[in-house]
This record gives sequence, structure tokens and C-alpha cells, in this order.
Amino acid sequence: MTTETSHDTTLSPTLEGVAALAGVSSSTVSRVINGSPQVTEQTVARVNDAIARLGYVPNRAARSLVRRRTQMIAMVIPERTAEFFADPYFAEVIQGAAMYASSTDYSLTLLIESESAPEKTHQFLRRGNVDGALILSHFSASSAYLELSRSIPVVFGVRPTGDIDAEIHIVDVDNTAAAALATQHLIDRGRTRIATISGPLDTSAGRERLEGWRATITAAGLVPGACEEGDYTPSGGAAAARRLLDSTTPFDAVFIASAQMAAGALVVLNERGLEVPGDVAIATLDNNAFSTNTSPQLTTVDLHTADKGAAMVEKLVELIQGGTIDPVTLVPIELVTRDST
Amino acid sequence: MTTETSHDTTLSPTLEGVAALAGVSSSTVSRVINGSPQVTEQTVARVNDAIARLGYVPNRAARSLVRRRTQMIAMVIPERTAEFFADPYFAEVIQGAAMYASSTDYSLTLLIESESAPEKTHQFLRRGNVDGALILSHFSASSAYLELSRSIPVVFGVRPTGDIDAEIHIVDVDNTAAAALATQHLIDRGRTRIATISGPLDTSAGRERLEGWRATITAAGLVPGACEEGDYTPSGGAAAARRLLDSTTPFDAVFIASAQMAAGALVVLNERGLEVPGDVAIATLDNNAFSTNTSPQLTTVDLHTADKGAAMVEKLVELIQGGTIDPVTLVPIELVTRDST
DNA sequence: CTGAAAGCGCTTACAG
DNA sequence: CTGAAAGCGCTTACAG
Repeated sequence: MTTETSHDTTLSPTLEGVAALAGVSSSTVSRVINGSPQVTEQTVARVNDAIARLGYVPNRAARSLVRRRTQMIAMVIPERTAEFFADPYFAEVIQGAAMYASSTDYSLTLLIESESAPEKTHQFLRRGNVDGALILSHFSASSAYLELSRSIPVVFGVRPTGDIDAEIHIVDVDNTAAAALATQHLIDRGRTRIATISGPLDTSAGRERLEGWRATITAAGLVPGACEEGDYTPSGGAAAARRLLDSTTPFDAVFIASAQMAAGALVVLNERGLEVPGDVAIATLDNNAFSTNTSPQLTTVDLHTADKGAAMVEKLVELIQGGTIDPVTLVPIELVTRDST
Repeated sequence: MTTETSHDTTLSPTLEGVAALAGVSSSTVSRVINGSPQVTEQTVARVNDAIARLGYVPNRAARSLVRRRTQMIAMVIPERTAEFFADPYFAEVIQGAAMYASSTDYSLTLLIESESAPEKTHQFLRRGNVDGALILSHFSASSAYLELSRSIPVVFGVRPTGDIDAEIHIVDVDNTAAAALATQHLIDRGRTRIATISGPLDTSAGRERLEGWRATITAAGLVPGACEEGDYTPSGGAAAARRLLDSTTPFDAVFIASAQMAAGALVVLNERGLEVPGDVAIATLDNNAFSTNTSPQLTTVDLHTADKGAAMVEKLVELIQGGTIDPVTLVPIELVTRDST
């Protein structure tokens, strides 16, 4: 069985309609709507009354056509959406961005970067479909970033690869500081042989987190333990934990560069009969389901990821409206102590 | 330090520009772009050539204004975005929807339903901002659904509350069948005393999953075990597991209505020293991080949630384009056997 | 098969 | 302070 639904195309009232009811010209109505200061108080009242009675809402397309503004911003995400959305980190960024956007006049649209035809995505972005873009995806070619930034306002949530010296705007956390915060906590708990499971070392975030761990340990007069590289996934964390355990270097704590990896590592530690935090203390980054849905729950650094998403939109809107912003905006971080340390 | 970036407003080529280069009128260019059959092959070639050389892309706003189409569809999500995005189920729906949308001419925009001012959301939706809406949020008042469905094409991903007899379109899984599939698997494994941790029983999905469990057990000539209600979260699952364990009814298996709850329940079973699947077998629903990031990994029914998101967009587009679709579209499900049974 | 013209619903100089 | 007019970039009857 199928159904056919017809939609009553109740054409919403137009500017002209409001003008007629208010007894003014549509120019005046337009001025009132756009808050022009040069309209009599009386006229404003009359127009607003008419607007309210008609339930008038400006036509977006018409406005967009003349203003050359779309009131849309794109969130550019990688083509591998399955992996992307599986990471609670990105879901949280989107959440914060969507939430903040809803308090503005801008709509947020999800734009999947086509890897087979990146040109398509760039075209879309440059051709006036959006007023600005939020980049959560590493474009195939980093030069594409620059080009895009020249066409429309762009805010990055991931560091572009390659060395970009052009003026770009980034919202991020201080990865080094976050890693240092977690590592210092381990030291404060009396641990002296601290290993790490790092993120991918071909990303700046991965390297910075590693550096924060190393520098903090060294600054405390200790010797950095072993390091195994992970890929931010639970299984990657588990594999790294196995390598750590199989190596000859003993350790009494491990700083793990993401909660997802920590969750995976914890399973391995349990399998090997190691107590957490008795035998091994764990501190990680990201305060999400992966740091609370474990036993014991994990001590972590809350990266305030939703705030990051919100800040990305906030900064982009400032840029769109012609404002100037810092090249780098850092989102505050916070240590959350739980039972794994 | 702040930076000021100026964007070269390289006005993209216009219809007129293409027309000039091709030596035809803009009407003809428009016809070619829109695939009108009544244009000479030669002309088509010449116009397409000009389009390619200029990198011309139609102006969305202008087209939208005259066509009274926006090429935008809204995904309406609840105001409690944090909880919403924390549930991998919804992240997966969005993922599938975004992915499918990117293969169409429609852009997907995330619209957060304002609970304090639901009128605002409805207004936005009805005022021609979008060509159609995908509903993943229970509107405060169910009558609002009907109203909305009368204004624009709407596809639901959640069952509206209250009894709606109007013509609405839903994309969903067969919850009863999914629960039955998981439960039957438990029976096939030789379990005879099967308890359940249900979803919220004030939702139809929760009730259907419970009913699938009950009916399957009864049909096998067994007696349904105890039932504890959960809220789809890990902690809710853990609490329900505790109640189950503290009751006097013994059980050798439990059907848990979501992987998130199962992950929480598993922690409790471990704490109490129960072996899975030795002492208790577990089967659940949802094939995501919560069913694989556990030890043992969970036998589950894959609800193909990303496919559901894709199907929602697919059906909505059919509706927008004037087609007729079934009132209910069911997404196929699949049993995935792992180590918990 | 193709072009000239009107119109989609706004905004904004330009006059007054 | 307000109105008439032009124009944003398209699509689509209407002629030919």
C-alpha cells in the first residue's frame, strides 16, 4: 500500500502583503525588518503589528540573492563517515557546533568531502553555497586549504597537514598542555616509570601529546618510559598495550593519548591479570563514554570538545561578519580524577 | 595578535556570461543546464563547453527563488544534543543520512528542536527554509507532527507519540523481529531461563522489543524470565543488571535491548564473578562500539542503522519529488554471533 | 529549436 | 522619514 500526500502550499505572506496591511511601501517594511534606524516609531509599530498578524517570515532565497549571503555554514567532514562518527570526539564537536549555530542566524550543513573528487567539494564551497566553512577533515592536498581560505572564511578544527604559512584560523586544544596535565597527575600520584600509548605520530596532535608526556617526565627528573604508537581506536590501544607488556621495560603507569585507546588497553591489562591502578595507573585524554564506561573509570583530561565545536562556529561567524580573530583559539582543558590513578 | 583576511569576491560566472561565450541566449543555457530535451545536440555541446571553460555553477539562491525549492532538507534533532550525540545509534543515523544526501542534490542541515519555543522550529520548517524534514526528535506535542506533515514532506525516524492516524511516513526497523532474532538465538544455544533488560516501556520501540522477547520464549514452550527496565544507557543497564541479580529468579541468559545497556550490564556481571557466556549468555541489539569494545564481544542484532539514515533521506527525496512511498519502510536486520553466547 | 520578456521576493541607492 | 525603481541570477510560459 502506498499513500499520496498533498501539501497545502499556503504561500506565506510576502513583503507586499505586510506593506498593504500596514499601509506603507514594501521598502519601509524591509527597513523595519532589517532594523533601519530611520523609521518613525509609529511606523515601526504598525509594521511589526502587521508582521505579527500575518506571521510573516522573510523569504530566504530572495534575501540571499540580493545580499549575496546564504546564512549557511558548512561543516566539512571526511568521506569515511563511518569511522568519523564512530569516534565520539567528532560527534561531540558536531554537537557543540550544531547547538551553538542554532542560537545564531546561521544553519549548519554537513558536507562530506569527496575523496575521489575533492574538486567537487571545493567548488561547492567556493560557489557561494555557504558563507563560511568549518574544516574537520584533512583535505587531500593542503594547498587546497589556502585556496579555500582565500575565497571564503574558514575555521579549522584540525591542523592542516604540511606547513601552511598563510593566515589561517584554528580552534583547537593545547595538546601538549593536556598531555602534560595527565602525566603530571601520574607523577603526583607517585608513579615513576611512566610509559605511553601515543596517537598517530604523523599528526601534529599525536606528536604534541607525546611531547607533553616526555617533557613533563623529564622536568620531574624522571626517565621517560616506553612508547607505543596507537591509532586512537580501542583495538589500536589494545595492540599497543600488548606490545608494551611484551617489552622488557617495566612500568607502573601509562599515559594513553585517547580514551578510546585507553578502553582497549584496559581490556588487555585485565586479561593479563594486572590491577588498575594497583599495578598500573592510567591517565588519558577525552571525557566521554570511553572514559566512564570502564571498570575502573578512567582519570582523564576533559578536552571540552563540545565547546570546541561551539567556538569554531563562533569564530567563523565573527569572520563572516567582517571581524578579526586570533589565528589560534585554544579551548580550556580540565583534569578529571577518577579511579584509574 | 589578530589577523584580518580579505576574501577575493571573485564573482562566479553567471548565466549571461556562459550565454555570451556560447553565443546563445541565457534561456538556452538554462535549458541545457536543466536537461531540456528540446535543444540541438550542437547547441548543447557548445553550451556545455562554455560552462566547463568558465567553471560555471548555477546560483542557488536565484534558482531557489524562482523554483520555490531550496534543495535543503532538515534533520530535526532534540535539544538535548549531548545525550543525543552520545548515543552511537543516532550518530550512525546521521552518518548514513549525510552520506546518502551527499549523493543527491540536497544538502542536509541539522536543526535542533527548541523545547522552550517549539513554535520557532515549526515556523522555520514551514516557512520554506527546507524542502522536507527528517524527524529524529519526539516533538513536544504530537499534533505538531500532523500540522508539519501537511505543510512539507516529512519522514520519521522515530515513532511519534500518541496515536496518529494521519498519513505519515516512517523508516524504522522491526523491533519485534529484532528482539525475536536475538532471543531465538539464545534459545538455540540451549538457554532456558532467559531474562531481559528492556528499553523504556513508555516508547513503542521499548515495548516492541519486550514483546519480541516474550513471544519468542513462549513460542518455544518456555517461560519468560524476569524483566527489568532500562533507559538505553550503560549505567541504566548496569542498574537493571543489579536488580536482576538481586532478585530471586535465576537465569542463564539475558536479552538486553541495547548494546549500551549490555556494556553496562557486563561490568556488573564481571563484578559479581559471573562468567559470560558460561554462567550467563548475553544477546543484544545494535552493532557498534558498545558491542565490540567489551570482553567478551557481544552477540547482537545489527540494526543497520546507517542504512536507516540513508533510507530516510531516500524516501524523503521521493516524497519531495512528488512520488508516493509506503507509510512504513523497514530496514533489514542481521544476527551477528560473537563470544557472549 | 531558440529568444525576449516577465517574474520569483527581497534590498538599497536614489529622489523627494 | 518614505516611496518608486532597479536589480540580484535564475526559470519558464509565450511567440516565432
